[in-house]
Amino acid sequence: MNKKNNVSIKDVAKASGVSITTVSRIINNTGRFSKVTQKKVIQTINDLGYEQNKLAVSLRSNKSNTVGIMVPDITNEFYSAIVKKCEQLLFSNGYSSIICNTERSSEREAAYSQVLMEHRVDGLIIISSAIDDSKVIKTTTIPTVYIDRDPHSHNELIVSSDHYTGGEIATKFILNHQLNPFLIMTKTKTSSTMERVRAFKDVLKEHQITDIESRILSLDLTSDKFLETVPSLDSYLQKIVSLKKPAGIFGINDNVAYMIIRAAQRLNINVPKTISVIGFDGNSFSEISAPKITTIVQNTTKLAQESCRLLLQQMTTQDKDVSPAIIKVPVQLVIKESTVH
Amino acid sequence: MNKKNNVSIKDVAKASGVSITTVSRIINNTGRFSKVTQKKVIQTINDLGYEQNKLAVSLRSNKSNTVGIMVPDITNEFYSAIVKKCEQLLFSNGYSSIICNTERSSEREAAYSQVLMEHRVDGLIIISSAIDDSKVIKTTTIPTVYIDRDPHSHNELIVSSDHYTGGEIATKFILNHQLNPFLIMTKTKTSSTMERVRAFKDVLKEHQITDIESRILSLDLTSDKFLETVPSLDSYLQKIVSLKKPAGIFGINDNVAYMIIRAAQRLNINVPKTISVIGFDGNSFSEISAPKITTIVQNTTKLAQESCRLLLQQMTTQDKDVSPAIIKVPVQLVIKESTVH
DNA sequence: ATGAAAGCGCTAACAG
DNA sequence: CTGTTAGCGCTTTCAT
Repeated sequence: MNKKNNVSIKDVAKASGVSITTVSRIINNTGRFSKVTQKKVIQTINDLGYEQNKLAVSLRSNKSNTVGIMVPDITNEFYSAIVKKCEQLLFSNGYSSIICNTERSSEREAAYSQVLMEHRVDGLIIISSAIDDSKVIKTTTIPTVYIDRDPHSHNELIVSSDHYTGGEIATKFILNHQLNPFLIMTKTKTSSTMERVRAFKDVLKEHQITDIESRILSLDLTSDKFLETVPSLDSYLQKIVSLKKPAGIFGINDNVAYMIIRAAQRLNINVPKTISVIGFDGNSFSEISAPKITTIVQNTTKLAQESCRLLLQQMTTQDKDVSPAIIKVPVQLVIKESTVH
Repeated sequence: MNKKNNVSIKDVAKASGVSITTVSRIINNTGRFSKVTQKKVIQTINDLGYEQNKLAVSLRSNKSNTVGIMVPDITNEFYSAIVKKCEQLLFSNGYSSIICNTERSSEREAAYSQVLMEHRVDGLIIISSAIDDSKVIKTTTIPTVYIDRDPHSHNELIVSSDHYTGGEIATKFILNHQLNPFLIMTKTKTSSTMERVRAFKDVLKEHQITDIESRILSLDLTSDKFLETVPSLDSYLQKIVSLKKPAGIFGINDNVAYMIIRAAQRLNINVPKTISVIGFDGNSFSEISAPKITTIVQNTTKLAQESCRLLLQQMTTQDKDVSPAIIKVPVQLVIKESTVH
């Protein structure tokens, strides 16, 4: 029972009384065989339960039909949605995916990187790497696409949501509704969130608003505690309410937006009448929350599609006419219940 | 750039003036070489940037150091938690994981199964398969562990939470608090939920409660709509409230429990004063909800650990002293805010 | 302590 | 239309 199916092409050849080559041709349908031998061989393949050994094919062809996907945390809804879609797309193109959960640790990334190279993966999708000037990955020269990577490095293929435009949309929404604009963010600075913040500031500047820094609250949270009460948040909200002007708070992501709403409810502040809240991401928090959260939705499907398209293109092109690029995937404002209408 | 690292053991041998065999021995540290040659060879390995080709090793040794993980939906929190942990454990034991998102479709399972066999995976973890009397998997004879599989099949290794005991605990909790017991479930009958229901019924019987069937509401939901208003739920809750006795509702899982709480809030029914709600799973719904949901928590870490332990054991044992078994992983009642104290 | 050679399963010239 | 042969990169006898 504990044994692998070890029928080889040789066995098939012998059993059907033809040469190995002929069997190979029939398996790969590369022509140069007669209908009758084909039938005969296919018959014995079924009889013997032969299964092609991709390991041997890969070794011979120097192509593993395997890609590595590095992801910080697969239990994170945003990442898992991307991974799922990528895996799907790659599979339908004949590739199997090796998933690597890096936890944003450089050591783990390095270890995985090593293993993936040894397995001779044909390509790599790296989601939101911890590595900046990564020697680890840099030395490898296989086709690679980054998702949500800080583009300070040069000739790479990077796919990410258009965080800046998303930030603009959110901020303009607030301003267009005559709301007093605020931004609440977390201390962890990833390139994606910083883009959103930059947009917020830019739009405010355009509207001649000067006290920008005082309109930004930066929360110190670890991912575990984001649901807990944060005193600084409470007092900040109370300050905002005391201004007696309906406020529009841009939560840097849906989790933060959710937190703001919960805090407001605790403090008996009406959402959306007294404060409107707008999030970013479009994850299940925006859906689960009561009221549901108006948010800037990232298109995970599109992110995956673009990434896979670029990767497949690279993997199938021997010549290097695949020039480095940064692809911005559009985001979308979805209005729900947490903002004034 | 688009080329793989193609330094082979042969190149290393040539460059360091020894035989291939010696290099192999040094790489695998199988002895029979001198300190000096070792040093020399390791030096050239580094110089040339040699990386062992696992494809060739696998072909030669008939062992791929790769396992397949079949999962219905990786964006599902419960599954992704298990997958993450499994991947971790397997990686630290030298195995790479190929993730297969089956969507519970038999066709996809079959397709994946085929590919995994071709890749000569050393083992398989199958989470909650769609397949019952699967020929697909059955024909394969590689080490396999099932998670949450209906155990109507015989000589298999199955790991699952102790759903029955969990159901008992929940129901007894309700009864012990003198609450009027009800169960709200979904129409989709998986073996795990049916165990919970069975426990509910058994405990009620033990307590001489006769009108059991009328105490069970079966909701017809697809996964997309579970957050929507369900009229039948509303009227059922109102009926329960009209009985003027504090009720204890066992939601078949946290999503259902969450739905119940939302519905209650809509109907101005106090949770937990008028109705207590207890869920099952321990996913983020139980944490996000206000009030937080008292629930029976499944131990995903343990589920993963047991599965990997069994799989690794099978993979490393040539002799078949690994007898089929059904491992029940204990669940735990975690009391939060949705039940009377 | 080291090496030559066979072979894992397969594909691809090349030769009929 | 079919077969012979070499070789992908590696491990493993079997010699020396």
